[in-house]
Amino acid sequence: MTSANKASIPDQVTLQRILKRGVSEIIVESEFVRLMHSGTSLRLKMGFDPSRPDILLGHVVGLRKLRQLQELGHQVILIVGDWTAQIGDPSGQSATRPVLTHEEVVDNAQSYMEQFFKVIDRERTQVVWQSEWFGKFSLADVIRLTGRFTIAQFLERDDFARRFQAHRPIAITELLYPLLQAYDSVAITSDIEFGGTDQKFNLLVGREMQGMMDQRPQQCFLMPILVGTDGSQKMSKSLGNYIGVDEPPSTMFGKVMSLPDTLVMDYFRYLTDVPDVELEEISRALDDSSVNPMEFKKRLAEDITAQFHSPQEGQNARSNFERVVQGRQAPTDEDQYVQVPVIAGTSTSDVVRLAFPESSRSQLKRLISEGAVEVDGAKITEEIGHKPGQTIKLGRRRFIKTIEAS
RNA sequence: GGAGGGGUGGGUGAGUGGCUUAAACCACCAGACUGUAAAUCUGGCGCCCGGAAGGGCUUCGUAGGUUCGAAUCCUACCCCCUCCA
Repeated sequence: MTSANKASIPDQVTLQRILKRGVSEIIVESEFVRLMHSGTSLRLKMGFDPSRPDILLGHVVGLRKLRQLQELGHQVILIVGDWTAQIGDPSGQSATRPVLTHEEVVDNAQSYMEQFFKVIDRERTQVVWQSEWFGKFSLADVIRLTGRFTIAQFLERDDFARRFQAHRPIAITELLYPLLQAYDSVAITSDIEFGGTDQKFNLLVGREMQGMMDQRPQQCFLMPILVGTDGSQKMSKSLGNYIGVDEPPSTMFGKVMSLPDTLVMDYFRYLTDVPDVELEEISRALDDSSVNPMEFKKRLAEDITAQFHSPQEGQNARSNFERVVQGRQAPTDEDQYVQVPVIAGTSTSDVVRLAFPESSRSQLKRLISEGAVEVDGAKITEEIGHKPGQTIKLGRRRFIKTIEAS
């Protein structure tokens, strides 16, 4: 491993930004700083679980960190967790997961990477699969791995401790998860591993295991947990409080706007490059209510949308929001509409069902009686017959355009 | 091997024969307000027929059964968890 790769040494300002902004804890910080000054290219470990291929803003907090370090010349090693995916992350509630076929894993990895490289520099990334080393593992290897750790050590982890005390189940395989993840660090000779604060235990096991295998223990870079759009829980897909990197601009923008005002600062800090001085100004303005928080949220929403799409689309999303949500006008953007072919007289419920197959007629009736359905700008009070060329508005943000049936 | 607890709507979780399409809370949807998809307030929140009034069907792990009537009782089965050893 005498990689001749060099990395540049960050100046004081850059270093501070790396150390402080969007970081919860660095173990060991002094060691990390020393490595930064060494001028060698470091191996940054990042793993992902191919059973969850979507990248959410919560993950982006860490990815941005990786990116910053890449800019200095460090190397990202992305691990496809095709083995650990079968176990399930213990920090989740349920232990069991459907086992994915190899094909599904490949597909998921593919779609993960498409999103991954929206933030990460592809040129300075190496992709490896867990099966490259675990595929060769024998039972003897597994026993050797497990033999080095004790239950007591694992009960240190607060997730396990809590469940144990509450007499709630802990699957044996869950205990294996941190071990496999830790061995990954050995397999790729990781210098630094990244994860949310809820990953702390797993990352520390990695450190420890590397030490046991006579490697230099990795440094652990812990990111704060991003609270989701509900304003109270960790952003996650299953809770539905997420914003995905892959979502269309208007959705992304809108979801940011739906954040509780209290979360705005966190998002600015963790997910944008808005300079610290400006952040302070924003924070102050929010505190003394001198500016409508909406204004900052729009800026945030545009910034984020621009990052994952383009500055132009960020702007479009903003004007779309102002027009559609604030102005209650029909959107100008064609792809905000679901197109439905009709013949003269097609009923409202048929049209809606074609546009949104999961909706029911009962739902539509409720919407109508709530005054939430408009046809060409006029509220309707009962179902009507439609013809091509009409615009139907369902609630605040669903639009249908009827077209000629071919 | 022994003892015990439990499976209810998207989630948490109440309900132990009719008042139950099933409390409450969360999430979600809509309306009002605020020129925020924030907050707040109000309402809604199984499906189908009907313009409406109303009607029908379906739902509490699965399958049967008892009963005029069952999420609630009985039987069998499946699944989950805890404790002791």
